[in-house]
Amino acid sequence: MLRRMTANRGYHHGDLRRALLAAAVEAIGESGPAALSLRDLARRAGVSHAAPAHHFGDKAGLLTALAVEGFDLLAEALGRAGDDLLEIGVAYVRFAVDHRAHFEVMFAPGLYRADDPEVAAARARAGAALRGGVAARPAGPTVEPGRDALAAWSIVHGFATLRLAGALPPGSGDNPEDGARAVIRRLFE
Amino acid sequence: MLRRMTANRGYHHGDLRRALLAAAVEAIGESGPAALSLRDLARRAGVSHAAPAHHFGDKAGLLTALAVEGFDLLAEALGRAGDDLLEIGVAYVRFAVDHRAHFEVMFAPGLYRADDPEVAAARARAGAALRGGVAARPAGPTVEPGRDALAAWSIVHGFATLRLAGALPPGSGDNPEDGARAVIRRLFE
DNA sequence: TGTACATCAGTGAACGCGCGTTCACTGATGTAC
DNA sequence: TGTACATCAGTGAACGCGCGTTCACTGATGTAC
Repeated sequence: MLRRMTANRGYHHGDLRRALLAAAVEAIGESGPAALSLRDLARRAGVSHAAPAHHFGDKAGLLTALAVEGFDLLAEALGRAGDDLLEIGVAYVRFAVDHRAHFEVMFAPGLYRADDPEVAAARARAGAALRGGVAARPAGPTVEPGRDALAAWSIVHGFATLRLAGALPPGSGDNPEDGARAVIRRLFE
Repeated sequence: MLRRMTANRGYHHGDLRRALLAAAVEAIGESGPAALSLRDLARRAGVSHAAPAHHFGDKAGLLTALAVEGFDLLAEALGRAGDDLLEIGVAYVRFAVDHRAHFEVMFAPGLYRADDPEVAAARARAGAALRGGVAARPAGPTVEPGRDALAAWSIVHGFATLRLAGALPPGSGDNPEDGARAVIRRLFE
């Protein structure tokens, strides 16, 4: 398997599927998910323009695969943050900044097959990781888990989205983690 | 002027600029801002395909005009909500839902000329309306206007964005105003 | 009040481009015997 | 160990389409006199 991935300069690419997903991340970083074209990805991967259809069928198929990958990466990142809701929120924002292409695709459901079962499963894993942090908080008189989870999700998602859009006032967005920490603390102090 | 807008079935359209912006709102509602084409707008407005360039030059020009209109509409909507931060937040979410096309364009700065002076001015008006609500709150020991404004903006922007993406759990998104109200209350109680 | 003229908005034909899709093909790989 | 064959990944030429852009044009409007 490893030999197939390194010695891949023949007629067969070796791991074209992965190469195309990586090319898509690159292309989306430059022009956004909507401007993606399969021919451009083929060019980036050094492969004939008809090759991508072999693996993904069409653009929605490729973006669906990217969304699955994204939700899995997010679930993993949130899981690594442990049980501390503050750290989970910071991890969410960090994910959005570090995996901008995935993040943009994940929340543009018109561009991929959002009802795909693999997508639904990966999304559920990420959702569970987020809700887990809320459930782990010390209970108090005003705690309502559903609303608290939605408030936490909204505030980190909004902060991340505004930052990606370049809409944050200068200064507050320099270090996204510090900004996120301050804003999330405001929600839970 | 009113005559020009009603009796417009001649060679000259009468108010093509406005008609094109309205067509753009319609088209964006169907396929998103990135998929917009000037030829499609011309078709919708019943005009030759080269006409839009006369008014906006190119797609970025048209989206810039739409962003200006959007920030102005937002400033107006927030202004109407008065000094109550809760109501301002609800108005923000309502604006995003009711003017989805404008909202999507406004926060996709790669698609238009975000540094255009008219855009900057309109954006500043909307920002002032939002910050005004934070400043009007009763002062307390933990109040930091800058951070509080950013937290408030993040939470309403995130809630609105998640709702537009269809990402909210079923039930919580049925009535966006109620959902927004609950989440914002959580931030300020 | 009427005429001449400048200005402006919109036309329609033409162009080149990048795209997705199709299809017969060929080279590489793995498996059966 | 060697050979035959099936399967699969990627090729490259061809197609039709919608797009943005250009440009000489024409119809409508407003203004000067």
